[in-house]
Amino acid sequence: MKRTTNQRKAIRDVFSQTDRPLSTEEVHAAAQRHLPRIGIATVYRTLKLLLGEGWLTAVRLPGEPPRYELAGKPHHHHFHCRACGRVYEVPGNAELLDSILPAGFTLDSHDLMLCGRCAQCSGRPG
Amino acid sequence: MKRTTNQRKAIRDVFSQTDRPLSTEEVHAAAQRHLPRIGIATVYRTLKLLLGEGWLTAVRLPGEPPRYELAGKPHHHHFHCRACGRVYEVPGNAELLDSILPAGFTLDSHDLMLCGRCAQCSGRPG
DNA sequence: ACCATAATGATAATGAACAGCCATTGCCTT
DNA sequence: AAGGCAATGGCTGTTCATTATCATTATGGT
Repeated sequence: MKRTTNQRKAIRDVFSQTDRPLSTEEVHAAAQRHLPRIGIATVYRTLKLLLGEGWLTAVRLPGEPPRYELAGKPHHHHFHCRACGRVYEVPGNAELLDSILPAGFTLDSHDLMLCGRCAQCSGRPG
Repeated sequence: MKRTTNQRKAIRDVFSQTDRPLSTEEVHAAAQRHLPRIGIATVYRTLKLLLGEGWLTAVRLPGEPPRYELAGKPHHHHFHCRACGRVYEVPGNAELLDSILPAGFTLDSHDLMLCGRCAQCSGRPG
């Protein structure tokens, strides 16, 4: 039987109140602001749970642990800031890639990851 | 002093004779065809060396170890076959993303990863 | 050819992300 | 309100890619 706990509510709230994909650690830190004793194991378990019920989707990026965001959003791409490490959403045109696929290949999905500095970090040194 | 060994020559040959990014294991297997006693540690060391001198570039993909390819190739994207795990090159139109960047963001690089089944695996079950 | 030493290869050690364990907590049905 | 049991939290264990270690091999300047 699935139960509604304060920890799970807190983690759902974190995602409802943000507009960018969050890593496990970011979720943990954000949830701890409301539930200081929440453990990292619970965050891992709850993220897996929310993935399983299709409430979250994973945003996987190379060489880093996955981020998670609310499922069902309109098509968009992601921008990874190499200064602060945060991942942002950017609007996406989805029809760009139909023509470039070699013969015989079957396309399931695609992922466009942009890399640079976000507005907040563009003005800073480093 | 840097020495030219048979192992390093073999690894360079592997990349000169292929047209898709190779994982460490793929490089090891290919090099072993000519040098059966080559160790995986040497492959790791040599890949790092060739990266350092700019002869190779890394192709990083989410949740998997990086692939490597010859540096200096014309702009292209990558296709990851979810059946056989191989990564292929696909021709790239580079001007796809000029318009979609939010104000204040600085773009350093981008990476378009396509995911599906390659020509070889498209006909097979699974 | 000689030999200092760079490079190799087998294996142990590391590091990071995540899962398992288990005593304790607290949700929810009755 | 009470207790069965799902869920939690602190921890250890696992997994996997990669790196360190070290005795041995082999390259290249002399």
